[in-house]
Amino acid sequence: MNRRQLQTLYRQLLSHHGPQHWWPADTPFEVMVGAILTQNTSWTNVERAIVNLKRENLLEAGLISRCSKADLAELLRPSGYFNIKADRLKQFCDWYVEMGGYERLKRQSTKGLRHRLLGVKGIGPETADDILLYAFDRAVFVIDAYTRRLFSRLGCIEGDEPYEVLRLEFERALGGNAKQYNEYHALIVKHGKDICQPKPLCRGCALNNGCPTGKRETATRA
DNA sequence: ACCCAGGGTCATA
DNA sequence: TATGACCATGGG
Repeated sequence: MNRRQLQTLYRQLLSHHGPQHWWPADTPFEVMVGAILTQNTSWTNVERAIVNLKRENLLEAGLISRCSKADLAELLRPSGYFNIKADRLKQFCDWYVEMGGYERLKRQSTKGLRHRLLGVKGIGPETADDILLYAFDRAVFVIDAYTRRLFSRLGCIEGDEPYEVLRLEFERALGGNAKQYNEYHALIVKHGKDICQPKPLCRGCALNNGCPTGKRETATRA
């Protein structure tokens, strides 16, 4: 993992696209809700669900906690996986209220808070780190599918390393600058697709955007 | 008609 | 530890 290459790419992304002002939300709690709803889901779909929650004045942990699962699921429908997400969001809100809310949670150490977040069913490492970075302003580098893809195509990593391995590797290479983590992840998510396509490319065109032949690595069965 | 999206859980081997 | 099935809507 090349530290210079990492910093250079950051400067280039930032100078080309400018600050992203993430996370797109009005309050820390809205960040957390969005982090759960956006699991494997495009942000435009998440926005519709959040609009629904706002319309019902439900964007508050105690209210979601008391809302029936069926009613909540209806509001979450446009974000996909709505039954699962209704469960996850409710469980998260139960926990959030139990823990005493934002001001109380804010006092916890990053390590402790991360551990507690991961203890909530439905909160995995990426969602936890989104919350830590964007709702609690903690210096935690978020590893997502774009990050794996981009940096494996750059030859910096394999791409299939365990989450924690990559997170620590990136954090060590970058230093503990929360502001930079914030901007870097936002840039990767927002513009990662411009630099590298989702589909693996055929052998021979390692880094590029589209395979000229349109062939995919897995396209040659038979 | 596909593929994809700002993942996570659970069962299986 | 490491795969695979599953969850579900909306856009390209």
